[in-house]
Amino acid sequence: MTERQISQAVIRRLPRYYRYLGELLENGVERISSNDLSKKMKVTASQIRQDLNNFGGFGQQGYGYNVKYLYTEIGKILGLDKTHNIVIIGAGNLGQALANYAAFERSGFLLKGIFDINPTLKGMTIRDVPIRMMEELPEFVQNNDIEIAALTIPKTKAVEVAELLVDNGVRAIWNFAHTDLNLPKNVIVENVHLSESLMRLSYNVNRYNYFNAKE
Amino acid sequence: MTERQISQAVIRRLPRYYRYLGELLENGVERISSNDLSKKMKVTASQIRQDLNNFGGFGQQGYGYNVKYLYTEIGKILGLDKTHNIVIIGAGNLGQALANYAAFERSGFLLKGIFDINPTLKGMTIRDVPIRMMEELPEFVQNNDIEIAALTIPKTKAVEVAELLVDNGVRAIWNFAHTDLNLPKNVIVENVHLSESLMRLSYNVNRYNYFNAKE
DNA sequence: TAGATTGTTAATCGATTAACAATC
DNA sequence: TAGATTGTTAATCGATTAACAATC
Repeated sequence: MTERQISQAVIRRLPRYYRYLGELLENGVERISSNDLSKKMKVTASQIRQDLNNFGGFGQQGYGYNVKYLYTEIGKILGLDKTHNIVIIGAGNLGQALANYAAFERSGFLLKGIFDINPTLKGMTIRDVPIRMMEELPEFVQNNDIEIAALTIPKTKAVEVAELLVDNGVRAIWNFAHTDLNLPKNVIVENVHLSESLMRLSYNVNRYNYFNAKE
Repeated sequence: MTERQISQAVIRRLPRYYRYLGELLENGVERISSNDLSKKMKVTASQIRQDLNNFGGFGQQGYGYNVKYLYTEIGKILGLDKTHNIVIIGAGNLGQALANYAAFERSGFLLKGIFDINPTLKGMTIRDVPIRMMEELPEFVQNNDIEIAALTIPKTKAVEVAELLVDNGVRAIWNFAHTDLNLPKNVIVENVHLSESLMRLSYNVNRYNYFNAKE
């Protein structure tokens, strides 16, 4: 089938729909209309219907959407019905925090390995996953069907390590390093630049000041 | 002065400009044209000029932009020329990782306190900042001119704690909890929903599969 | 001065919202 | 059937890109 091109704006919103539907499900809500959901989520009902219809007609006129069905379908769209093997590169504070975050497993992201260059970490385990040395990385990635790598290492090494990962078959990089990775188009890069997030926050706190200071 | 309304799309890009300009500065580059910068950053030169001109005419015809000047100005726009007192609520893995991340201090974000409900953490320090109990929070926030709070606690408590923070004068919440905070409009909320980020990555890895499975 | 490059207006493109016919 | 609500088309809005006069 020829793939329709879904805009990244829509994809940004999908996990949030998924979260709200999950909560409705937990609360035993069986059906919901785009209008009711729009009030909860503070987006327009029109946007909800447009977004969902990119993927199919999940609702029913006069009824709305079945919460459980829609939740499941969005889960499938997001690939959460499958498992994804993941490694973490960099066992510093952030890498360890991610490794300890057990909730990812529930969504099908299975932590298979943690890697670092620091020999004092060798053999240490986090949630039963041992920290390995970087020398083992290429073979490990090849032999364990690793799809996703979380990159929590300093930017100086990030580009080089990302290329190594891709060369050994990793298809997606969850990039926490403060740098852009210029990888082939078929490799997915999802950036989490915490410092940039904090700067946006700072901008919004400060926005009046700058203009006022100019007068 | 009446504040011009700058779109969030522009603000999203500012920290990235700042990062590239910082690198140019480190490399001793003195001036750069929008065209050269556009090639490095993979955005259009037109967008760069439009974005910057929201804030002022920082360039010079026939010359381009002075790297150091532009870097400094964007820093001011982002509020990085001032210090911001910050507290972290939740001394779990992620909270500790953020606390240990010293690079924020260089951008003017000063960690003043870490709070948790777990009494076994009481008195522990991270980078000389003691972990305090939640009971002390209101008074501490009021007396220490705390502007920003990073919220790294489970979603069940997040809404309630966010309101407590705002009631005691916090102006911005860096929200890592997996929930939306519905706070007054004058409070800045910057969300970092890691699980949603990972789902977007997963979508992009999987995007072909869903459509193909339907045939 | 001639060349380069900005600042800014105009054109295009894409995303959001509104409207409503289809239909459960 | 009548009422509700979707799916989808059309209208609007906003963001991006192109073009070029202004000017260093």
